[in-house]
Amino acid sequence: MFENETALQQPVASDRALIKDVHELVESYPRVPITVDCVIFGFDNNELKVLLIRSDIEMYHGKWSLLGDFAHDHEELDDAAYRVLRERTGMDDVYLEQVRTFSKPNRHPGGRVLTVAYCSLLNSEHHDLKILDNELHWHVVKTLRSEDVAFDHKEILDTCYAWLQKRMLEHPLGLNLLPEKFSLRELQNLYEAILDIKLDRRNFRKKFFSMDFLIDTGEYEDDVHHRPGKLYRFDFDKYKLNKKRWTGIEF
Amino acid sequence: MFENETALQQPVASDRALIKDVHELVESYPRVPITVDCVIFGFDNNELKVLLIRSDIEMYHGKWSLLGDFAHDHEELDDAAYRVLRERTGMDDVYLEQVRTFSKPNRHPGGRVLTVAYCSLLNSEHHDLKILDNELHWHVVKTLRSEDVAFDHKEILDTCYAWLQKRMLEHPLGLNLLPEKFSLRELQNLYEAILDIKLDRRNFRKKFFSMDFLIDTGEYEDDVHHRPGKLYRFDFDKYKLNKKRWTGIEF
DNA sequence: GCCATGATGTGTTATTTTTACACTATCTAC
DNA sequence: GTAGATAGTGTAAAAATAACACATCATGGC
Repeated sequence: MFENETALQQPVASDRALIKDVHELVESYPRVPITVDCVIFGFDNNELKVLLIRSDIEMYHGKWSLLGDFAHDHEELDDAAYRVLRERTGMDDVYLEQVRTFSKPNRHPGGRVLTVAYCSLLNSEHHDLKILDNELHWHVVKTLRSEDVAFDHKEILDTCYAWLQKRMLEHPLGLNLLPEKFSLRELQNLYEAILDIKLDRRNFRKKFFSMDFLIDTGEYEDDVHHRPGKLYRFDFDKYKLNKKRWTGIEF
Repeated sequence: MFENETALQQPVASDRALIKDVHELVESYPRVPITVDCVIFGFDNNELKVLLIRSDIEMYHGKWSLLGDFAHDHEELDDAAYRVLRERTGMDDVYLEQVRTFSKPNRHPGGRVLTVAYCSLLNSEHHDLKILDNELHWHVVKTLRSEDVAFDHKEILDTCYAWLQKRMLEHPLGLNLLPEKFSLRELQNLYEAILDIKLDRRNFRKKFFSMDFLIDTGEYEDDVHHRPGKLYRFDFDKYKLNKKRWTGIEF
């Protein structure tokens, strides 16, 4: 059904001219400014939050933006995203993943600008750093409205939030939102808040223990006004070795 | 734990200068040429294939490229990807999805070029179009080697293939690779080839019938040298209505 | 026409996974 | 020491998955 099956690696028999000067080729094409935008999620007070900065653009006065920057010359975009995180939070040991590129021609009022969205997860130990000045603010994701943010950043945020929800079902990356030691209640609160569902406590515990990557630290919560729960730590090596796949949480 | 909780929508109390001229801002930043690259998958002869074109760049003489092009001014990248497909195949009713942006600074020998990879699925009815000249060739995905292709296109292909494998487990998009009417054997062959696993025939049929979006056309295969199987059609509306999620194929 | 070949089509059972559900233990606050 | 709140635990039903074998039907060769 497919034609031309056997043509692999035959000599070129073409009337096209071969391009000798690739630099000239690249020079001849249109160029676009590129930004990276980091959707930095945090979890606190049983709510998923996103770190936004006051827009410094006059027409977006009073609105908030994702943390982003133009990509430097010859800078890989992953590096640019890490740079933004480092500049804003002082941290570079954070979870970061590329999510999607946004390219609507009119998404930026100053002309065409492409942006590549990155999703990043900070835990509350990172929050304790003095990264917050008057320009930065943790916003509750669920209540943030389109009118509150600049550009198409609500759309980007929504895309990243949907990405996070889906990704949480196949990979325990949500643990990056918790401190190193955490209780099972904190873990369950995290899943319930992000997935926006109610989970059964016994089944939740059973499922996580069966996956066998929670290490009992022997310690207990001490900042809590009721019976303290055990604190666990996530064993990343055990997780990687575990052939049992993360089948999704659907209690 | 998070500071600054209540600052939402308060007046800006900042010493930053507000940016008035967004055009000037955008003008001041570095620009990068952008391409889209389409990873066009087809399925034939029980093998997953990818459509490649002979490179017209002298230093890649004899190598193959993904079908791509520079993005036009003010062209959304999805549109650019559809344009590439239309120009190459004459089709625009095909499955297309953005997969990932590739940005290694040296990925293009002519200087920095970003590329946004799109994954596209053509079925054998599209293949029958006379889209194939001497420049185009369907390559078997499993046997394609890095040395056969130009740029970082093997890496892009690998990423898209992994994306396809994963996506097939959560969405029946693989049906886009089959003609409108298909037999269950063809469907199973598709899944076995793409996921690179062996499936139990009875369980496979049971699973698909239970999902209740295959319509019996009443027709039978007629191009086959054995007992012909029934032909089915995919009911996309029923699929969308079906609350039963696509739980993955793991027979 | 008959037979060999090869793919179609079909059910049941065991196993595993998921879901639903309630009580006691322990710590804090008062 | 008592009230309040969360920690911690097991079992049984239901659903999904996995393993498995044989009769049917069209073709192709004789």
